[in-house]
This record gives sequence, C-alpha cells and structure tokens, in this order.
Amino acid sequence: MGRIPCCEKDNVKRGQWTPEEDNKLSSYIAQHGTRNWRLIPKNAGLQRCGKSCRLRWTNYLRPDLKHGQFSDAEEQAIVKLHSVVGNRWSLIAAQLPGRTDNDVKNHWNTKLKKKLSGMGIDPVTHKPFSHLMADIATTLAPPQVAHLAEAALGCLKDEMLHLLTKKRIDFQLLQSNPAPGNTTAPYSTAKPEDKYETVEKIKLGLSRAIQEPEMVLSNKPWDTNGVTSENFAGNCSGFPGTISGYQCASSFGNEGGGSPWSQSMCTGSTCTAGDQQGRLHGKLEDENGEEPEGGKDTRNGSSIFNTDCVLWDLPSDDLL
DNA sequence: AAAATCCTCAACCGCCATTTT
DNA sequence: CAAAATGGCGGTTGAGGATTT
Repeated sequence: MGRIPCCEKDNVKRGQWTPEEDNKLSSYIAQHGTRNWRLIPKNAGLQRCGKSCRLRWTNYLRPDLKHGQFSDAEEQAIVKLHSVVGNRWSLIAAQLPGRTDNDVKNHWNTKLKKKLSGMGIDPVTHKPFSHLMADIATTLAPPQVAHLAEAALGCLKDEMLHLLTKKRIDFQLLQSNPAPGNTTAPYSTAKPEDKYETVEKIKLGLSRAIQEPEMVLSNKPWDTNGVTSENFAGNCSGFPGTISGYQCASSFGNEGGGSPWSQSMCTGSTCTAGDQQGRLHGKLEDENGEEPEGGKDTRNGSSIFNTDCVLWDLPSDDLL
C-alpha cells in the first residue's frame, strides 16, 4: 500500500547546513538532477530528510538564484503583486527571476510591511489606514465611531511616541529648531506611564466600540448627528503629524481625494483580491516566455513608492 | 565593555493537493 | 479505489549578527 517513507525521521540531521553538505548536494544534483527527493539524500551521502534537501536546493543552492539586496524595481514589483494576490509568495516570486518565495516572504515581513505602515498604508489591504477607518466608520453608529476615532488616534499617538523615543537625537534637533507655528512639544515629556495609559485607552475604546452591537445600523444614514466622517477627519487632521503626505483629513469620506498611491493600488471597492488574482494567474499561464507587463513596468527605474505606478491591465476573463 | 534589544533570514512545521503504489 | 508518500506552499521559529542602552 502506498509508498515508502521519504526518510527515517529519527536518523536525520537538522539545523544549519555545512559547506560539505552543500557540496555533496550540489554535485549530486548536477549529475543526477532533482527527480526523486526521497532518494537524493541517501544517494548523495547526506543524513538529511529529502524535504530538507529540496528546501536547501530551492532556497539557496540553485545556481540561478540571486543573492543580496532587493532592487527598487523588485521591491516595487513585490508591493504591486502583493496588492493583487496577497500572501501568495510563490506566485510573486515567480515574477522575480532568481528570487524564491522564501526570499520574498522574508523581505516583505522584515522590510516592505514596515515601509508601507510607515507611509500610513495598511500592508494587508494596501489602502491608507484612513480609508480603512472610514470604511469601518460607515458601518457604526455615532457613539461607536467616536470610540473608534479615539482608539485610532491613540494608536497613532502610541506609534509616534515609539518613534520619537527611539530617535531621541532627531527629536531633540527638531525641538531646538521648531517648525513655524508649531510651538508645542507634546511628546517631549512622554513617560512610560503615559504610553501604558495610551495603550489602555486604545483597548478600552475598541472594546467599547465592539461591545455595542445594538447600535450598529444597517444601511442607515447616521451622519445627521454626532460624529460624521467629516468631523472625524477634522479631528484626525488636528493630529500633529501626517505620514508621507497621507493627510487623514484629505482621505476621509472622499474616495477621489485619496492619495495617488491609493488610486493606483486600490481604489475603494474596485480593489478585489479575487478579481485581480485571476488576472495574475492568467499572466502566469502565458507560456511564450516573455516578461509580463508588470515585470517591464517595474523596471522603469521609478521608486517603489512612485505614485504613478499602475496595476497590470489584464483581461478580466482570465480569472482563476 | 557588557547587557539588552532588535533585526534578518535560513530552516522547520504543518497543511493540502497531487501522485504513486 | 484506497492508502500513503511526495511536492509545494504559507506561517512560524530561533540562531546569530547588528545596534542600542
């Protein structure tokens, strides 16, 4: 019945590969190829699981792999593709010659996610955080929106505190040369207790917003009283700090008024992962070996955060 | 200079679809 | 057709180097 196990689990070496092991594996594969991973470690004289050998080969030893820094074009491609297919690392890596899914995943998790967050863009949806808040706000009643707004501002404040306390020297320089009209230094005296308080406020605000189900309105206009998207935005715009041009106020309740980035990457409800995922798949099916449009597009020398970037324009009948 | 913290990335884990027996 | 292995994938972990305190 079935097939024999790929390896004896308890007689297998784990952990980092040594240069000797790499040599054995590389030379064996150079001679015999990668037909059967179960047999490869045995035949190559390695005390490794076949799966471990496959990973080592595909992620590190393959001669066609690129090692080293990701270029701007590669980063831009990853961000674009991620906005279309999400965490489908193998699909994304397939569009980046010489990069593995593991490379792409690691780079995303350690660098690109932070870059996007730092710009005020949610790395999951690729929408500005302000748009997400507006989306949520439209489904909540005014009291809940107020709590949510408070929580959101708390989050931003907390993030600013973190940045400012980490980059103390920069902040001190800023204080000695305050920007015109900005005479306040709201975070200069921030104490750990303040930060803790903020976190507690966020938790409280969010839980209050969530724990009022009876106040949720269904398709009911609620902006005649209390907090509206506009005055929520107004509150937000009062926050001393916009992130890379993403003014909270300019995005709220104004789909067309968002950033160029948001327009090109995800424009409100038109950004549906399933739809565009299919488009990518259609592209991957292309067997003529030509570089996809997205690939060319990413090599135009523009920066990763170039606001002119455009998603692939592919036929919608190529859906998955 | 030492300790603590952060960051990167190779490697592993577990799941799922496919393949093989 | 069923059972079990394989291959592939995304998520997670942890060692070790870098940076900060």
